[in-house]
Amino acid sequence: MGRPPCCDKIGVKKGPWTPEEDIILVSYIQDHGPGNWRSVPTHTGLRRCSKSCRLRWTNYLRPGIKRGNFTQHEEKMILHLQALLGNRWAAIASYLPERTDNDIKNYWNTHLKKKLKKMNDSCDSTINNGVDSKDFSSPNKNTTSHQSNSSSKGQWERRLQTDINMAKQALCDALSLDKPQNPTNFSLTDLGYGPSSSSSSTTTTTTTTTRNTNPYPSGVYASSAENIARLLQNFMKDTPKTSVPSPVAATGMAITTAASSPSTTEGDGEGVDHSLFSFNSMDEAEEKPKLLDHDINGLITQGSLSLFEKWLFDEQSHDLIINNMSLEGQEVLF
DNA sequence: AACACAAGCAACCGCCCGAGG
DNA sequence: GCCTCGGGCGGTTGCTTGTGT
Repeated sequence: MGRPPCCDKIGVKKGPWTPEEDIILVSYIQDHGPGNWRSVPTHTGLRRCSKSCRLRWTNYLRPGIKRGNFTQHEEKMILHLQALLGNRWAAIASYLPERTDNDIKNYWNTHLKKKLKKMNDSCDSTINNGVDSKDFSSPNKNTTSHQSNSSSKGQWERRLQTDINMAKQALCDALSLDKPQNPTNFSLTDLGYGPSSSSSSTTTTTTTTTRNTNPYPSGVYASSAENIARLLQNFMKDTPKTSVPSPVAATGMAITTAASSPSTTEGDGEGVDHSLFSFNSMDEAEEKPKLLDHDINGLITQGSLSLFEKWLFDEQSHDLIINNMSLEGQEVLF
């Protein structure tokens, strides 16, 4: 007895989005900001389900999305967070602000799962003491499904809990000494939209600056230059011969920086100069805190994540946890 | 060169949850 | 308290692209 579909299926277009549709959607969101997706199809004339619009935005058009290969550090992060949070891809994605949950999910399913399975197989062959084969496809049902048995699971959980508690304590201490910035007082400059957009540190520190729920000041979305440029390039690629009437001009979208986007081809977003295109903060603002586990949430709601993040991002912590995740004594994956 | 198969990824589907009436 | 609705999430599908034969 499911709910009725979010929109009338009749006349709703499905399948891949066209560049024209992308531009319409981006233009609309530029003016109105994301949200109220229900109204997007009616206001834009897009024959798309509201969900489809939202997904297209969050997974592809949203500013600050990095595409292309995952770095080893990102892989580690995913492995670590997946072990910690299970298949809560949105929560995991909140710690990789340049990646979407869909990307991470796909990457997990296509790459990391295989790696883990391979690792598991080799482990089985070396240990070979009756360890059950693990189901890596549904770790969420048992968040610690990577554990070989209950004892190592318990050990791992205890150590993890200890680490969290230590981080919490340290954070509380730090907060009691140093008054954190008022999180509601961010300016656009703080978020990387201001004129002095030299905030090259957005990639690694955004989670601390995005706890506020920024209501998307108008004009911000015009700066989604990278993605807009990408779709425009695809658009031009798709229609290379004809002189395309500029849909950008038609929609009044100001993307003057798009042409200067240093890397606009599909898949090489890693070369993007994020000092020029630092949009991550805004996007995170809408998706961060509620997704996290209680302990993590506790840290977040206290207004700072720096210590926790330091712990989270710390390579040694990764190795420690991954080591403990893995069967005892097993080599770390990377 | 043509075909088959595998891998990668964008998009869809259905369920769940919180907000609001 | 119940119901409806919008939005979010994870799982899955199916198309596209790459690779091997």
